[in-house]
Amino acid sequence: MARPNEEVAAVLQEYAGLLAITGQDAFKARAYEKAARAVAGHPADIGRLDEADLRQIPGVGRSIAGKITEYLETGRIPALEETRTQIPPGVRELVAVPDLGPRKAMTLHRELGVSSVDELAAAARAGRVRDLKGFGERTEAHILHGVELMRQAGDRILLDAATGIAGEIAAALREVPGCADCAPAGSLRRMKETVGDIDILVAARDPGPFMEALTRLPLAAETVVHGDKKTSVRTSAGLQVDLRVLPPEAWGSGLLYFTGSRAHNVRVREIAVRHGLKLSEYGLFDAETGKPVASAAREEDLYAALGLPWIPPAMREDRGEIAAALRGELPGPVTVDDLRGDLHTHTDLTDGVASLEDMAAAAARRGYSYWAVTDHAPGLAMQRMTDEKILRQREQLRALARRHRGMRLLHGAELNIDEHGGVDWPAEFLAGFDVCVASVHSHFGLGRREQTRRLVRACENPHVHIIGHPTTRRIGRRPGIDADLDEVFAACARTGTALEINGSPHRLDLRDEDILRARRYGVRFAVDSDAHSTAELDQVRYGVGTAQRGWLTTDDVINTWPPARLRRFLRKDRARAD
DNA sequence: GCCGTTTTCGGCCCGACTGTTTTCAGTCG
Repeated sequence: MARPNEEVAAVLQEYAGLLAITGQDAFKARAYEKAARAVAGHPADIGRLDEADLRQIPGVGRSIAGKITEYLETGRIPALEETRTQIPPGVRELVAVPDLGPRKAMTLHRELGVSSVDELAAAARAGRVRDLKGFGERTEAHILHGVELMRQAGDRILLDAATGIAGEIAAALREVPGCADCAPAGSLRRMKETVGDIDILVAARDPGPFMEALTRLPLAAETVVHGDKKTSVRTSAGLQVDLRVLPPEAWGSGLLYFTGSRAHNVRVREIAVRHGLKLSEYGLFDAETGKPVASAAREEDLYAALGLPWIPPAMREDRGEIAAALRGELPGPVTVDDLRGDLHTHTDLTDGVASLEDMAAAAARRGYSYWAVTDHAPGLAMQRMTDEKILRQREQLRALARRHRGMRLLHGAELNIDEHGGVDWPAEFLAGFDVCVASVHSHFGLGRREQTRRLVRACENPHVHIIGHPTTRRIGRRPGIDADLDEVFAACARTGTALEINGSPHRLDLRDEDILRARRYGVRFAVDSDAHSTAELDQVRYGVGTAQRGWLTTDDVINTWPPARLRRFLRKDRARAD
């Protein structure tokens, strides 16, 4: 059973959203939001905490602790259910449209009866939105554009959500007697940034019990297909889950086939055809006789039978991986185990939910050789950072270092790149940090030349080591800024500035195609979690998946390097001597 | 609704930007 923290956080978040829409005390809504974040990021399983323990979580007081207990015991919160009856479910979805907040969503519902994103799009297209008080033609156009953005992400879900659901299903299916193996395949296994449906593969003699088990899972709201070879269900959120069961001797060929991508499979099958063979999900066969020519139990053996090394799933996109493999030049991509540290994390000094001590301890538990805390700099006004606060944190960190002999504690900051490419602090002050990440958090609408210029200038700053989430896109919410990335890549290579691969599943920035391009310039990368809680340190797995999709090796990724080599890189001017 | 080496009441996450306004509401990071 998964930790209930996420489920409770979602319920609190929903309540916060409803309170905001109903126009109640904004501070109350914010209090629930804060509690939701704290619960999601709380290291302990809240299902094991009593009310007094719950109140120890920052942001959780008497009222919220009571509601959490109520929910854990009965699965319900009457106050929430009461509020739900006032707002149709579709209205809450409206705030997912960029530029639409709770107030406008409520106005649209009250004045036009809009209660879903589809109805909103229809009203905007019909020109009925522009006449509302506080709205206008431009707002109407923004709304349509926002809906379009959401549609582009389509019904696809983010990698972390897909990973969670697939993990839950796989765990349940592994409990079914006769299960020899079970794993997610498809775009999830390839670590694509979003996942359209979930493919699960099982190795077993008798498919029946697995098909049955899938349809009986609590999250299976509806059965779409129920057969011997394949069963599909849909979750209440509309996500389709496909289950295939194959005999154990076809596990490898099944995994290969259902992992895809389709384009990669076509290429592999072409090679088989050239060898007079036929590759399917059931194995590798002689095209003439139909006799199996290789063991199909493992992917490795099938690739080998075709003269290929095993190709990591994240690289199976028909982007030249097969040609590279045939030449013996396929890079061995970076793995989570290769990471020796994390260079972008936050604490509760700014918008994180865990203390410096807890974050350091969690990083140490991951076995890191080094770890950087990089809280927000003063330019992001809402975080209220000051020189005094960051210097006090530095002292705390230095003191804490005595408790972490095996892990080097680096003091850093996440600077804000202003519209001209400047950052928050002057050089003398920046020189006091061990590592500086610089990120864009404002002025998303500048023109291409200005955006390029500010990023290049940030690279040229000798105290900026890493450009954080370089395009600043939010998947399904906001496109990246319009900059000439090639010029930025060249500047990074020239100045010895690393580009971040931000592991937050909402960002995954840089994205895979841009990484492939950037590495040709000789750019180095940092795969970071951007964790705002101890649990989020694990987000590096999605960053690593993205790095693999960009063919990066340990040599490309600075936080796989031993401390001495990293230290040389952080002395920026001498980085190219490496 | 939460929280307290300035407070058990009165603060809380501030400032910029956008579009719709004619002084400001709403949204975002």
